[in-house]
Amino acid sequence: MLLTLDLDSEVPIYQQIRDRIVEAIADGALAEGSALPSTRHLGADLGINFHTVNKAYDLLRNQGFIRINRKTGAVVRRDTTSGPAEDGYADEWQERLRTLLAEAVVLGLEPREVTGRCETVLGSFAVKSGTRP
Amino acid sequence: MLLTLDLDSEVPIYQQIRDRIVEAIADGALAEGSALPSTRHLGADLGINFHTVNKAYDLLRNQGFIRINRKTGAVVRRDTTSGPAEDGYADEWQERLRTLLAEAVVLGLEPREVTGRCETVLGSFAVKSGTRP
Amino acid sequence: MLLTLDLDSEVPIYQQIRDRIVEAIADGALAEGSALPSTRHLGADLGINFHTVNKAYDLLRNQGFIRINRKTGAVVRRDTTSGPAEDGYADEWQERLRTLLAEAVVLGLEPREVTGRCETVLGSFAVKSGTRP
Amino acid sequence: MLLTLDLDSEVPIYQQIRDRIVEAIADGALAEGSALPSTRHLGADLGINFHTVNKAYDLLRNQGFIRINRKTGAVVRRDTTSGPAEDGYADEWQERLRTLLAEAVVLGLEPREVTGRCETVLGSFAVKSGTRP
DNA sequence: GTGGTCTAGACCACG
DNA sequence: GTGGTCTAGACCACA
Repeated sequence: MLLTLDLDSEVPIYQQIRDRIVEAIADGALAEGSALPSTRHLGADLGINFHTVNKAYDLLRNQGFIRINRKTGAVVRRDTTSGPAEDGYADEWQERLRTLLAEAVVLGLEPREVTGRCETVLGSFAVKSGTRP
Repeated sequence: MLLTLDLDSEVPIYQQIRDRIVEAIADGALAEGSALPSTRHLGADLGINFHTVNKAYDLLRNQGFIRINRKTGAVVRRDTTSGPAEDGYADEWQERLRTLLAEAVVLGLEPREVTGRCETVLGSFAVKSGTRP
Repeated sequence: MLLTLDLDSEVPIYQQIRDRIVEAIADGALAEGSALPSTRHLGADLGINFHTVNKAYDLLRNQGFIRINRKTGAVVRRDTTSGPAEDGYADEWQERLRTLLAEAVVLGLEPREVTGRCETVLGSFAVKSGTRP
Repeated sequence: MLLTLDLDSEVPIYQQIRDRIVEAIADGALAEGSALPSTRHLGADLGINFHTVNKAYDLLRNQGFIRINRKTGAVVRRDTTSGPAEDGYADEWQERLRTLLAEAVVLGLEPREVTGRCETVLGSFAVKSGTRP
């Protein structure tokens, strides 16, 4: 199974699909050029309406993660080797990171534990080892 | 101004209020015991309905960040010095961190940049430096 | 009718709804997985605003009794077979019990009557008979 | 100190005062005829407004626990030896008991634990040992 | 069709 | 003056 969903989560299903696929790309399970299942197929697999899958794929396309083509279906467009981020993206992303880290330190996680967990997560990804040319 | 909102964001207003307050606690602008503005007052300041502020405060209370008292209003209950996190919290939190970091590395941020930004953010917080006694 | 309310009571309506639903779960009328009426529907049935029902459901969710799902609405999450209580819950609960029992014995109920009524109430619930495996 | 309050509780202060005094009567710390502190005195002791104490005493009088006299102040009117309850009281009380017990069994307390805790609490009260004539 | 968000205004409880 | 409750209605997100 490509994905596992929590239908009772307050996170919308389409968002969960998006999140799991982004994570699958990050950890190397889906490399650039990989084909994603068809929306109808994945919807059937997950027991949800294919329109919901459609919305997730739309979101992934708008965010630059995949390419959608009527003939070939959805294909991974970026992975961790695909080149640098767009201008301004990192700063916008850091704002969200700031919110997430703030919650953790206020609720009692030590800074060293926070950085440790960041490194653990990064280590689980299939990231390139050196700098890009 | 305590808070700045983006009324056009798809993030709900009450969630933005919650996020900004958590960040303010993390960076030391709001220490344990600090009083928050009254819901009606803050609502007026921000140009929004006080019920929306109420919902944000309710959320903060349910998540353990503040306590609410009829006489004194809302008061910060936790800050970065308030003690360790609840069991299981860190693991649940790491799942959300994983999603956020995955997005960054796929969209082209180098791992070293990711960890650098984590440390930058943590450094901006008023975190305790050593282990707690 | 699922619920009967006393609109003249000083107990808030949303609290009454919460109490009646918890009781319905306890006595087996609502088993784990049962669907609750939609907020708008129940509000119409009871002649109250759906926001009030919403607040009751929110409370039930925060206390772990139900889960709420956009598609399926509110569903019972715990019943008497769902497993042991959280650490510390029983002691906090006993404080409330103490207050209630104190009132009864001072106002003239015999201890044997108090225990008898406790057992009567427990007997009316659909409680598991032995220890859990 | 006669009472300990939790100023951050969502239970109103006047209600907490009422509850603690009822418990003190139940466990024998306050026997019938005992004088309660003056409202101003108790308010000063607790660091709260004496009007709040006044409201608690009013409630206790309306519920039959104390007698208030301009000259002698507030005096305990009932204790566990004062005779049987009013007609209908026990049934109304049982409704509240039912709500409280329902919560416990749904949240995972075993029936035997519930009855055990009831008996523990009753055992802590200074209750008469036999039947009344 | 479901719940979620936001606005708005009234009245009450608390201290 | 503070938060809490309840009502009311509009619009949106989700599935």
